[in-house]
Amino acid sequence: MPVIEKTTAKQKFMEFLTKKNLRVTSQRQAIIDTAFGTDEHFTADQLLEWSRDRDKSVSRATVYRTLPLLTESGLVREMDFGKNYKFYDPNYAEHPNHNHIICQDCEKIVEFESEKIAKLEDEISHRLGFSMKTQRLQITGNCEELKKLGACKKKSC
Amino acid sequence: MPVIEKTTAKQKFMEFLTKKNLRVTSQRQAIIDTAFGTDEHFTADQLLEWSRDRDKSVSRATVYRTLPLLTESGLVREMDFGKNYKFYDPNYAEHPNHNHIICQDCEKIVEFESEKIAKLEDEISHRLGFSMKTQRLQITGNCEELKKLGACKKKSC
DNA sequence: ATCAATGCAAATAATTTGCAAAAAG
DNA sequence: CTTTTTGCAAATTATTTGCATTGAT
Repeated sequence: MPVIEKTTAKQKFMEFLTKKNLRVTSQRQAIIDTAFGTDEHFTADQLLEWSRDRDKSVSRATVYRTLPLLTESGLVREMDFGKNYKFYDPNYAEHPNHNHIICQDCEKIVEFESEKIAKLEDEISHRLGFSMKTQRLQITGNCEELKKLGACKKKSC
Repeated sequence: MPVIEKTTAKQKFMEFLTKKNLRVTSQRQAIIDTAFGTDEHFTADQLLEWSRDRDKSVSRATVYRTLPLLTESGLVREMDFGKNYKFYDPNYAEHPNHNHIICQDCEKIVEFESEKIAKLEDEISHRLGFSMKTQRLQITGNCEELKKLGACKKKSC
């Protein structure tokens, strides 16, 4: 994905901080650079580790205190894939209606968008008396390699 | 919903236990009766409390050891609504493709099914190289009462 | 009898928080 | 300077687990 978009997400978050009279500390800088410097979903623990590569002084507490700000800004989305820890998705601002399909075995995650599904969701919500705000759709399945071989090699299918 | 279906779900689980050479203890009985005696989603904590109304000897450990059996049997589904604890849905066997819409404010949950969405999910999965196994779709929104009044009364909208 | 299942209490593990010191504005 | 933010370590909370005992088959 083009770097320009990521720069924008970072800038948007800076504006979000300023608007809320929150300070741009070096630790927050490192965390923001990390979060918006990847396309991947990450965990709090990974965000800490990678942020520390940029700034040794980043602590676990600060990561956990920054994550709610990231999600509150709407630029990062908290995801639950049934683990006992959460994942965070930094591609949310650009693709607010994207969905996930996860291989049951190798845990490969693919993102996709569907206009048709989004439209149906909106219709159904109205019919049930709700106005839709957000949606999350997760499909689990087996990827092709798994189907052919009976089991897929972790990290490779 | 008709009582007959619930009896069936309970019986299916008993068969599941027997097939796996697992024993039908009085504690498991109480937990099973509770789980399949409600239409509501419940938490581990609620399952413990309600099961204890039937059998004082049910312990928290046994509830936590029984829940994986319930989900493994396919009769109960683990749900994540973004809280730090999980919900369990006992209506899964009868409606394996049902979805949830949750009011952001009062946390009212409505279930629904959609053939069209299910079909689209299956198509997209194939196109992406997966064979679909399960899906979960959660929509969050505001319910009518909220829209009209600006805020909905908890438990009542 | 045998071996799975239980309750209890201690252990985990992710996340949260109180507080005194450090740093942004 | 003032107020926010930080790191640290202790606290919290849902869930898991070791172990001696109980109970289903």
